[in-house]
Amino acid sequence: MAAELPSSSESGHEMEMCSTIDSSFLQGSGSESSEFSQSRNEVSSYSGQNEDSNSSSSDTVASKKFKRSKEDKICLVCGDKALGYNFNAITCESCKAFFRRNALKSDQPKCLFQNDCLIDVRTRRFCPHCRLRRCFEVGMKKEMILDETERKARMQKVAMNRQMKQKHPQVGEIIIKQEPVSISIEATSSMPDTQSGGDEKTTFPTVAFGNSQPLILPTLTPDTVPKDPKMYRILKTEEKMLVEELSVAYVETLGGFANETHVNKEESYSSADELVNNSEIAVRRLIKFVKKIAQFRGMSQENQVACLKSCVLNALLLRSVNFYDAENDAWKTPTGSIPTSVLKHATGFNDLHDAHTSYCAGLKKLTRDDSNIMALIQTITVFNPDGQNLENRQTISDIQDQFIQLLRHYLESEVSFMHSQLFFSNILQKISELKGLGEDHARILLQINSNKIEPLMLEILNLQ
DNA sequence: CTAGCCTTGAAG
DNA sequence: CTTCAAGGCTAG
Repeated sequence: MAAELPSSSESGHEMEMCSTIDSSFLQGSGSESSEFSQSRNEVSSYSGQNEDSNSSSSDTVASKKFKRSKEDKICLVCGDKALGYNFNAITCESCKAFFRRNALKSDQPKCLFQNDCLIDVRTRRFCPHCRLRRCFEVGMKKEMILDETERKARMQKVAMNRQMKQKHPQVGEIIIKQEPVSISIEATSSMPDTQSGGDEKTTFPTVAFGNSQPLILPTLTPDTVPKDPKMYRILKTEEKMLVEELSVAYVETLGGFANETHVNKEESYSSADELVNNSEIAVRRLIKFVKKIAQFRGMSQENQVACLKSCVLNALLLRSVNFYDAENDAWKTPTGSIPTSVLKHATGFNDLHDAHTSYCAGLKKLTRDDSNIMALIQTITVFNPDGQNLENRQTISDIQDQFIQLLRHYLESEVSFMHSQLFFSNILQKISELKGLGEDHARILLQINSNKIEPLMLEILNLQ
C-alpha cells in the first residue's frame, strides 16, 4: 500500500527533520516549541567561525569580533569574562545563573528608570529588569531552560548512574533481589469475556481484530516464586546497563512516569484525524527515543527512516498503554480521565477502538507498568525486519534478536527461569498482535482526509 | 539574590 | 579524552 516517500525532495527532508526535532527536544522546550529551527549546529557554527551578523540585531556589545582564541570570550550581557554559550548566547556564569533564575518568572521586576540601564559587570546587579531584557536581546532563550519534567528526568538519570557506579565494584552479589517479583501477576483464566462486572480480573486481550489467543499467565505469588537464587539469571553488567539505558531513554521520552499524572495533551483526541495530528508530539518523542539506541544510530539513514516509518504506528499504540487506566477503562489525560466509551464513539471506529483498549488492558496486565519491559518491547518493535522498504533486513533482524534475548534474560532475572518462559512467550505474542492492530489502524488512517493532517504526520505515516 | 564553583551527560 | 552547556549548591 501506500506509496513511499513522496519522492526526492521530501525524503531528504525527513531525516533533517528528525535531527532538528531531536535537537529541539534536547533544548528543552517541553512545551513543543513550534519552530525547532536553530540549535546547537547553528550555535556551534556561530562560535566556530564567528560571524556575528545575525544574532540580536542590536549589537551595542563591545568587541564585535571576539575571535575567541581561548581566553577572550566576553559576556554579551555584561561584558564580564565569559565561559561560552549559555542558553544560546555567550555569557558569564553569573548572567547564566541570573537568566536561569529569572527568565521563566512571570512577574518580572520593573525598571525604576527608563528601561535602558547600562549593564556592565559592576552595574548588572542594580536593575534586574534591564539585565533580563539584555539577556533576551543578546539571544538568550528561555526555552533552553529545562522545565520541571526535564529536570526530573535529568536528575533521575544522574541518580541512576551514580547508583550504577556504586554497584559496579561488586557485581557478583547485588543482583539477586530480595523480592524477585517486581511484576506480579495472578493467574487468570481469561475467557474472551465481553464486559463483565468490570473489576480487574476481567479484561483480557481478546483483540477482536487480529487473531489473538487469550494469554495464560504464569502465577506469580510469593508462594509460587522460587526462593532459590539459582533459579534466577544473573544479568551481565552490560545487560543490566543496557536495560537501564533503554529504560531511562524510554521514561524520558515515550514512557513518562508510570504512576505520575505526567500525561500530555496529545493523548486526548476526539476525532481520528485529530488523533493523528495530536500524535505528532508523540512521534517526535519516538524519534528521540530511537536515537538514543546505539544500534539505531548505527544504521544507515535509509534504514533509520524506513525503520521509523514502519514502526511508528505500533510504537504509538504501544505507548498508549501508558495512558490506559485499566481499572476504570479510561484514558488518562491531563485534565482527567475519559472513559474509553466516550472516545470510542467520538472517533467512530468502534471495533478498532475496542481492539485497541483491550490490547492495552492486556499488555498492561502483563507488564504491570514495568518500564524496563516496556522499553524493551518498544525497542523490539522498532527493529522490525518485516517493515517496508528496508534495505538491510538481516541486520535489523539481528539487532532485534539481541533485544529479544535481552528481554528474555531480563525476565529470567526478574521472575525466575521457571516463570520466564510463559512470560516471555506472552510478551512476544503481544508484540506480534501489535502488528495486526497497527495494520488495522493504518487501514483506517488511509481513509482520513489527508488535508487535515499535519505534514510531518503525513510524511511519517506515508499518507500522502 | 548573586555569582562562583562543581558535577554531569552529550557530543565531538 | 576534551569540550560544551545544563543544573545544583552555597558562601557572601
